[in-house]
Amino acid sequence: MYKASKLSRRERQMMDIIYRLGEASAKEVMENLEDAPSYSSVRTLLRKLVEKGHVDHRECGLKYVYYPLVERKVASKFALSNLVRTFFSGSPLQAVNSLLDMDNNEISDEELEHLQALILKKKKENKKREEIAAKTKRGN
Amino acid sequence: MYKASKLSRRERQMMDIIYRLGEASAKEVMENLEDAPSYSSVRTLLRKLVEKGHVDHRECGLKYVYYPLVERKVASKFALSNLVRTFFSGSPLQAVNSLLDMDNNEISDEELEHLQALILKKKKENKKREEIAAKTKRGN
DNA sequence: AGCATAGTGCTAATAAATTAACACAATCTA
DNA sequence: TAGATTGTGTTAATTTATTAGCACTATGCT
Repeated sequence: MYKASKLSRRERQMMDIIYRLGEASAKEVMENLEDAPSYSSVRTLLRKLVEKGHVDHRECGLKYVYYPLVERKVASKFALSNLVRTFFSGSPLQAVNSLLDMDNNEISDEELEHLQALILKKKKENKKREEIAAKTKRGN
Repeated sequence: MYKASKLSRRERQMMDIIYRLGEASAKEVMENLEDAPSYSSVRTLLRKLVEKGHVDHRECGLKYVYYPLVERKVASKFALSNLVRTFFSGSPLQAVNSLLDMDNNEISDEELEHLQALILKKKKENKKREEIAAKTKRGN
């Protein structure tokens, strides 16, 4: 499984780039690396990521394009979960709070309403769960 | 500034532990490390983190207790912002979505209401901003 | 065809990270 | 007080990560 804590510094940087771009050629990875080393070095590291099973590559015309073996959605859950544990005492809600605070100006009314809808949904789910719990109790 | 991408694998693992615990002795760090190396090694790495300016230590009774030099709140913003960029196309809202989905069962009604209040606050802020923008326009 | 360009595979040197050993100090405890 | 325990500082060995060099292939262009 994808575990950032098992990756070396460069490997993690490169994985981040590949996740951000979805998929990337050696050249693209290199262009996106801070303090990028030589093209040759980047390729060597990519090969290592393949060996370790973090990414795979397919031919795309002449060149190789690398993509993650653990899909972004899954990897993002792991990353979020770790971050929440490290910085928010394991409380997703605190993280949400921080996110909403983050860029005050960039959350539009439309997005806020979308969020409200989501919360209502959650509330309904809670209610349903309660009902089921109550029924089960009576059943016993 | 605290930049996870500049840290080596172990250094990052240790910083995570220190952030999670708030502060920690060498022993505590060691106990929390996966595949922990010897106590001696852990201390060497902690010294390195001090040299690099990521943590400092104070005496606490006999032993040293290490604490981060960039406070948790600030570091968490950076971490979140990176994660959002890497996995959520830079959209905090998508990240919020994922967080709310994360542990379906653990978000209580109370917390949801707290969140609703937060959203209302954001909406008000948006409105105020709009009004100010409108006024400014008329002014010109 | 001949050359430039952009890619690859393999290999080796170098730098950095990681690990651990050893010597010593302070406290606790029997 | 002697020995166990828990801590520290310094240093060195080892392993891993990082970097880059060189030879080769395929394509595009003149």
